[in-house]
Amino acid sequence: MATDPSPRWRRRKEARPQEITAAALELFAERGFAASRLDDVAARAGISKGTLYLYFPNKEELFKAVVRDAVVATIDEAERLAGSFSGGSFELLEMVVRRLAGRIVGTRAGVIPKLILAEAGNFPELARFYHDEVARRGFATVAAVLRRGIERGEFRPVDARAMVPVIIGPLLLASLWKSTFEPVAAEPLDLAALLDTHLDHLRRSLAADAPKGGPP
Amino acid sequence: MATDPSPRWRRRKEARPQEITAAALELFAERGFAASRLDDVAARAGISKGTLYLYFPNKEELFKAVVRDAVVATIDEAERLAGSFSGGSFELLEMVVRRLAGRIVGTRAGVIPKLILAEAGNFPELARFYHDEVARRGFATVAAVLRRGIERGEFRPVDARAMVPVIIGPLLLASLWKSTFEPVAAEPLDLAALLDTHLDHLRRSLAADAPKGGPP
Amino acid sequence: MATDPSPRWRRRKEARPQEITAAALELFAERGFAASRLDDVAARAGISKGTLYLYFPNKEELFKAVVRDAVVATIDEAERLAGSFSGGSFELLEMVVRRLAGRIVGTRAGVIPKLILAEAGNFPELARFYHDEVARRGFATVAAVLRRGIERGEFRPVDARAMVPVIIGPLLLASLWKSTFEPVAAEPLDLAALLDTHLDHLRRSLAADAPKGGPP
Amino acid sequence: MATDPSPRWRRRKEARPQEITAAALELFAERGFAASRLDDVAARAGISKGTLYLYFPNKEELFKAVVRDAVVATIDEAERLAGSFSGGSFELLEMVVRRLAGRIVGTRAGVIPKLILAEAGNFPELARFYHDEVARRGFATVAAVLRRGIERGEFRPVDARAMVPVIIGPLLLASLWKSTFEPVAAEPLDLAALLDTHLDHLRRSLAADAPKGGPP
DNA sequence: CATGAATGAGACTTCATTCAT
DNA sequence: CATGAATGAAGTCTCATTCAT
Repeated sequence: MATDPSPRWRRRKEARPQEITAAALELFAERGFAASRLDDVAARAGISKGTLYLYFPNKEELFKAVVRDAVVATIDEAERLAGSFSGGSFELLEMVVRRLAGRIVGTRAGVIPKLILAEAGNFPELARFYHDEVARRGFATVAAVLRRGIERGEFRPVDARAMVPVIIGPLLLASLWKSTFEPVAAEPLDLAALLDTHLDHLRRSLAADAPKGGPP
Repeated sequence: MATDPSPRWRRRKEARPQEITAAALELFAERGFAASRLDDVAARAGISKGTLYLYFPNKEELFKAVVRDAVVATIDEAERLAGSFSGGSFELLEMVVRRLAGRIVGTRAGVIPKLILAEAGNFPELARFYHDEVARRGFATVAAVLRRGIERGEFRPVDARAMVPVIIGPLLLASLWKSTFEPVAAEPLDLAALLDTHLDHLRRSLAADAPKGGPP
Repeated sequence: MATDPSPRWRRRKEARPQEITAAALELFAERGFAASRLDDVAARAGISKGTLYLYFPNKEELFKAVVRDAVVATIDEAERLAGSFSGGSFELLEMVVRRLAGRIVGTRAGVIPKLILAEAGNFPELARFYHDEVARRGFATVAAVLRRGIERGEFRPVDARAMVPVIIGPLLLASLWKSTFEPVAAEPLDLAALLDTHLDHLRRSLAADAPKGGPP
Repeated sequence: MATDPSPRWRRRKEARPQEITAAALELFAERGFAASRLDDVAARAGISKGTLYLYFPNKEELFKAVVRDAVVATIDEAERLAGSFSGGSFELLEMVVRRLAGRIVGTRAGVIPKLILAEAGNFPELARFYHDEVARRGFATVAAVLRRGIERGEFRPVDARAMVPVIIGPLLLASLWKSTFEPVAAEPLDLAALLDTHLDHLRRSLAADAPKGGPP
């Protein structure tokens, strides 16, 4: 510590990659991957174009780093949360859903799914990475919550695997709608009402004692 | 008749535009708009690069034509169907959902939403068109079905506007999952189970006499 | 006459080449040779693009035909006029100058010199043709008028060869100015005043008894 | 020092634009603007195609820069010269004419007028620029010289405005002739004789005491 | 470490020319 | 004769990547 001659510089150096991926994430969110020029990424990160290449070997690797940076923390946290919760299963489900909604809509990382969708065809390896590390783990986490509720008698027996997309789909739609249509003048989607409605819907349907809704 | 003596340009001028948009749709679906080269579109359509420009003034207009061709018929049909149905509201809702699922997953036009999402930032005008002519109309149609059910006493009172994304979201997720992850080796998503689960879930929750499932 | 089944068609056929060169001349005048598309030439001539090639083997030959059509008559006439005139030499000179001015400014063929200048580098053969058939013959005609005046004692002895550009230069400048700058809002050049001044200038200077003006 | 170890991009950024405009001027002079390929401009400037675009946003702007570079200095100098001269008006006029002739014929910038003429239809903005900054200012300068001579009693009263094209026209013709016809084998135009004849002609005609030329 | 000038492959687009009808 | 759909070479311009400083 005493011998370090320039501590500010050192910290700067280590912070660089994340400054760059943050800048890249902004641009990718606005224009998509292909239409984002590295010139602009560099400018937004406050560095020169050449410096980019000191940290990332090419545009594709930068893309992967952007995704990793934005996503890994979130999914780790979600798994930890679900694993350590000790309350009622519906409270747990609601917490997971609301937290996921908050991530998707409230943070810049919300555009990541959109980027993945858009570029999966061109970067299969990235699509696989995202599937394995994010999508599948996220789905598994929600499925685990459902199974926990069933085992504890809080939820009726339900096909957990098939139910997961039903739970996550509306959140995904909200995220995509917001980033796609709201910039072009569409009326905003009311996320709070959507969440309330979605959770109410789930509560009614999953309740262990819910009668089969059909006709008499 | 036995052997066509002049294969060169026997095809009528009128057929060409759709041959081209069909070829373009395939390519855009595989690689996205930006990464699709007009050379390849032309090759897949069986024409030369220059011929493209006899029918579409530039790449962007071709994109718009692809979207219009693939989408307009579908949405018209859905509106007609919903307007003329005379049976029970849940049967109508199920029909709409299953038909939408069939479109999204079973036909090539299923990638259109993905394309729109990916390029909305670069083509705001197209995003607006899709929002106005497809997304909003589709949402309105589903909302109308819900209101019909409520009015007829078949569904409990529900916030129709907020419920629509809950109904459509899972279908969108299924579509995106299939086109994004299945090509990279992910296990296939079981659409039939998803639909059954989704519809069962809706039936239970929407039933007019369903008790509020919450805790005591 | 009786046996000719379609006399209008026949006349049409023979008129075609000139209809085409006329249309081409208009376009070349507006945009220059390189920027004029054969599509537009055909459209302005009221024919299809393919038909152009029935009359001219390629764009360059069309260009040559345009020049020939527009120019040959004029130069023939000028030579005849100068050769057959029997009045005073200054009247002859004035007549030649005014007639040349009329051609250059008053008719569409006035842009020909400009076209030649612009494209000489790309079509040396055409430049040579124009030089041989138009420029040199025109210059020779004016020089002959000057020599006639000198021989008849009407003009002082003057280097006829060197004097010709002095006579023609102002007319050329007027022509180029009008076609170049007047379309972009420049104040119009007063051609009548220019001609009067130019001819007055020539009259004073060429007069056989004019004293040498300068100081010793 | 003996052998330069790094020939790659030693040249300073500041020198580049002029190296490029110089190369472009050469090519434009040879082939005209439309027929000059940027590849060739780059090659002649000793750089790559892409480097062009670091300095000029497109071909048209390069063209404008070529014109500005070649022309602005000249016209400034001419105005200064005419404004500060203190000798006889005819000497001043002769100096202006000879200097203009030297520019037009002796330097590469002599092709600029030809380029402007050729492309005015396609680049009206450039035509206006040249008109405002070069043609009109040049004409005004010559007119001022004439008015100076008239005011000082050295020239007869003459319509200065109408006289200017009479003075400049022959120089323009000489310039265009040389660049247009001499490369295609025409006999060279004798510029020295032309200038002597032109100036002698002007001296005789403008002299204050010159009698009105013709005999009764 | 950092820079930014330079590169060149490759994209979109134009248009003179051809040729089956 | 006339058409106009089709072609493909060639042009302008972009941008990820390199490398001398």
